[in-house]
Amino acid sequence: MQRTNFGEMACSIARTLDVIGEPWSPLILRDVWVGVSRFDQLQADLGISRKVLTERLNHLVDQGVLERRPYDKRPRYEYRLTEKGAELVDLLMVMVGWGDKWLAGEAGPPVLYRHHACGEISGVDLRCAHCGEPMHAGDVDLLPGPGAAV
Amino acid sequence: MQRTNFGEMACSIARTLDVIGEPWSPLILRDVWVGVSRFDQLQADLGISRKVLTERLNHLVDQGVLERRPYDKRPRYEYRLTEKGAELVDLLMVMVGWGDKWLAGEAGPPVLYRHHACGEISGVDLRCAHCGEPMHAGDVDLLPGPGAAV
DNA sequence: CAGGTGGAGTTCCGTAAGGGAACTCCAATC
DNA sequence: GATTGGAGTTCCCTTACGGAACTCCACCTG
Repeated sequence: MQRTNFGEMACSIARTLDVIGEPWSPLILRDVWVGVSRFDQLQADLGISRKVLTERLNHLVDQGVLERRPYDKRPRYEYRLTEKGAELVDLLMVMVGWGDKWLAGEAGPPVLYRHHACGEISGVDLRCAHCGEPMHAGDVDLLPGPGAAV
Repeated sequence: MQRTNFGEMACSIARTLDVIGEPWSPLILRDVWVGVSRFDQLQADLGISRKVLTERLNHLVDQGVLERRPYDKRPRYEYRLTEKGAELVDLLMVMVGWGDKWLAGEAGPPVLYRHHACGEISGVDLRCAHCGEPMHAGDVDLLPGPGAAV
């Protein structure tokens, strides 16, 4: 498919897609997040082909999102989220929020989130890191930044 | 590639990926968000093949994320975000936040966001919709919801 | 009014990526 | 010495992407 290389674009969305934009990658992160962390477990849980799973795991490890660590004296490995990877879970939680709202239908959300701080079933909300007010699509102006393309 | 159908899975992440998980789709949404909204503009800006752009636009329209509307008496069309689509921009903003932090490097972020409410250059922050405290990967417990698979 | 223009796709071919099943490798255990 | 089980590899087949050329059609333009 000689797929276009998003990593070279001067766009943080494209660069992020270069790390986790390939098919299955976000689902692999989800599984590792919730504790499905070994090759055969991932393969069985996702129904992904073993070949593609190998490629994705290698790429995620190369990108520093997952780490591969032995869990036995035998050559057995599991995958863990790095700090870089754990922060991608924010992205997953926002996806969940959108999917729950727009796609869950009658049945309601498949998974609920209980927030440690307040103990309530809740979801994420996007706020301005500076003033704490809501921050959504229409609430910002875009300006060229220091890393903008010429 | 007979790609696996994510839409059938009992997971809001997989379902969301079914809508915007294909290659290019998030970048198309980004472009439409910032005002690049016509076929040839999108094709030129992204460098995407026209065939794939057609497929992606049709899918996004089918999913109710974009709408295709004429802008001339001639058969000329542009694509706009629906409300459903505009809420996906939250996802893009979180991607930008992660990419800016982990991938922008020396040059710094390509784009800056000025928040209307406070006028400051800022970014998004994830908060609990219930109590307003930060909500990240380690701050939640997962529980089965009403739409959980049997 | 014949010919040109420009937007919006379609069509076609070559290549690369995903699916899936079978196969390999290797340390422990029976 | 044979078996098991985790962790990948290899191979073939099919589908999807990239890219360029082609079509269609409502207007301009002379």
